[in-house]
Amino acid sequence: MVTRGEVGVSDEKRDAILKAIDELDYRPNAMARGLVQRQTRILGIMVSDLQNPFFAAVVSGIQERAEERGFRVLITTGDRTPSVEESAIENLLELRVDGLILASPRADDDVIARAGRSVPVVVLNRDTSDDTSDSVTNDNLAGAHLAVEHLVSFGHRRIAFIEGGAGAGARIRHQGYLSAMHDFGLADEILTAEGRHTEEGGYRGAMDLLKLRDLPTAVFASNDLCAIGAMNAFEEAGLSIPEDVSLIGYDNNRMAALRHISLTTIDQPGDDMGRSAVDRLTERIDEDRTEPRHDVVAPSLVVRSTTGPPRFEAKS
Amino acid sequence: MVTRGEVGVSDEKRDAILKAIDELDYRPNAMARGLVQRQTRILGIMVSDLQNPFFAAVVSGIQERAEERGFRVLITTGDRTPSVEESAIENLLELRVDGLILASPRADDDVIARAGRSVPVVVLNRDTSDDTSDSVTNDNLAGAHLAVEHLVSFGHRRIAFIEGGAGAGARIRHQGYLSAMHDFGLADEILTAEGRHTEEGGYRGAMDLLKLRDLPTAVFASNDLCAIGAMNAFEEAGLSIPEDVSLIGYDNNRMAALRHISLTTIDQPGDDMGRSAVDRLTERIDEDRTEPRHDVVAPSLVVRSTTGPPRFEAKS
DNA sequence: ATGAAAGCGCTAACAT
DNA sequence: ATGTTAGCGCTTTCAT
Repeated sequence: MVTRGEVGVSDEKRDAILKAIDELDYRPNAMARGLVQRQTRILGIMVSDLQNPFFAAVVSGIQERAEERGFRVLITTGDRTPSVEESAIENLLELRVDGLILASPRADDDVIARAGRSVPVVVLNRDTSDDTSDSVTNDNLAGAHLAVEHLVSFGHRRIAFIEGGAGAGARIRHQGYLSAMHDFGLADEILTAEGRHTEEGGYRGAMDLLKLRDLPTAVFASNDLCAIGAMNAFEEAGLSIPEDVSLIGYDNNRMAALRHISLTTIDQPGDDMGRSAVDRLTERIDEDRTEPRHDVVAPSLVVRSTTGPPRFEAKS
Repeated sequence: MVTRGEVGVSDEKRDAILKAIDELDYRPNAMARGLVQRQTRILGIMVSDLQNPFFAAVVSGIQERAEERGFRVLITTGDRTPSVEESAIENLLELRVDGLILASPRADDDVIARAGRSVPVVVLNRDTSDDTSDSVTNDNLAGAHLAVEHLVSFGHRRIAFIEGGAGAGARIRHQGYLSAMHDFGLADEILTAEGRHTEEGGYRGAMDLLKLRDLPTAVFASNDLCAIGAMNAFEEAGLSIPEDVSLIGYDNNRMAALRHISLTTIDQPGDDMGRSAVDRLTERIDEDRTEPRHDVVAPSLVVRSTTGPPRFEAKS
């Protein structure tokens, strides 16, 4: 075929064919090819929530690596709704993608397991790891530890946590906070406020903290959106950040980086995670690995303007 | 076939088949079906920049309406790069999507025209409308007019514009600013600063304005990101918003709505635009319309906290 | 080197 | 109501 290998054809003929292709707007039919080859060289991505800027980074990492590995990428979204997610996954599977990446899926475990029976699947950023599919997560435990450590290094002792409800990684980040507080000998200072992974959730959590007689000198919020909500609550209450209260988030999303917000946070390397996910998939597709792998990527501290020493030196 | 109509089959047999389907993880092959039916009932979306939160709204509108109309949606991204966009479009076309939505494409006109020869195409949010494909845009002229009008209603006269470089809609918004200033008899007050549709671009534009002896009392930035950058510059210079200078953006993206930023802006209804795009496509696919249509959706003013009256009453 | 034929998994048309 | 057959646009195999 001229359109691919193009060997052993005279220049004259090739030119004629290429010309015809151009004039007729000919384009190979990927479905016909996929049917006979029994593979599509397409990776399917189901993103639970396109609104979350974190996933933009994940997708861009996926794209980049997939291209290197000779795959195309098709994206569907699940609208944060299990049933929509399920049909988005089904959609991709009926198209016979060669592999599936599920980014923060909220779908049931058995939906994922079922998909895994048809095609290699890697689950990104989901706490519950059913052992059958590969997974890529960030080390929420270590990240939470980093956050607490950073605050402790400034001399903070009374460090509160605003938790993230059912959000991805929220439970483990809370665990990380608790264990870090223990590790630093601050078990008595542990203080958790209820929250969610939204601006509103952070606002409410901070409001609860503001009711306390003895305010914490630092607050670790379960994600950036939540931290931004808390920031608003504190500033409305007349507190200065970081002078009166230090604040740290988690994710390092675009908003955290806005100069106007400039939130100290824990970076979750979405693009790296996306690249890893593609690697796991191609290992199964092109190198037939079969034992499941569970990748954990390291988070890192990004210091910006919302953390500093407590107003009064911690005495002893 | 049992998997679709399922008429005239005994319950017993149907159950047996359904059971077998379940056990074998059978799933219809969309490629085989597409091959024979010569249509896929899939709409392809090429989004130039997934990082921009505006597109999340567009995609969600597309999804919703597509579902109503009986279509599935597949997304690819172009990474703000013409060549990547082109291959993303090609990818979708080889899969034989029934229609194509291009969101803010930066690809060449002839690439778009070429795609339009194979399949219905609607172009979203692009200034240059080649007349062959359908388009959906927001009325940037009217939106810019709204912005100026809002500032004028507070008594502002000296209203500057920070422009948006090559960003989508930037040119027309500038035109809208100019003509609105004329309409309100403020032609002498026209003042344009160079900028871009990024935070950095807005920051620089505002810095240029700050060099002036006679500062404008209000600033209209070509988009929200740009406005946020300007906000930073003004506050760093010790100015209060809106007391010293009022600020209005364009887009109404998620960041503008953050309580901490609370930017007055012009709302561009991304979800409506997505829905319209699907409607235009299905008209061509299912009702074979052929004359091109160019939809223009109305923007609206969203008043938040960055605009107010000028510090001194405008003296006549 | 080039041509011919079979078949991928489906649907549609026709026959029973 | 059920079964049979042809063919969608490709790739692969086998023959020339």
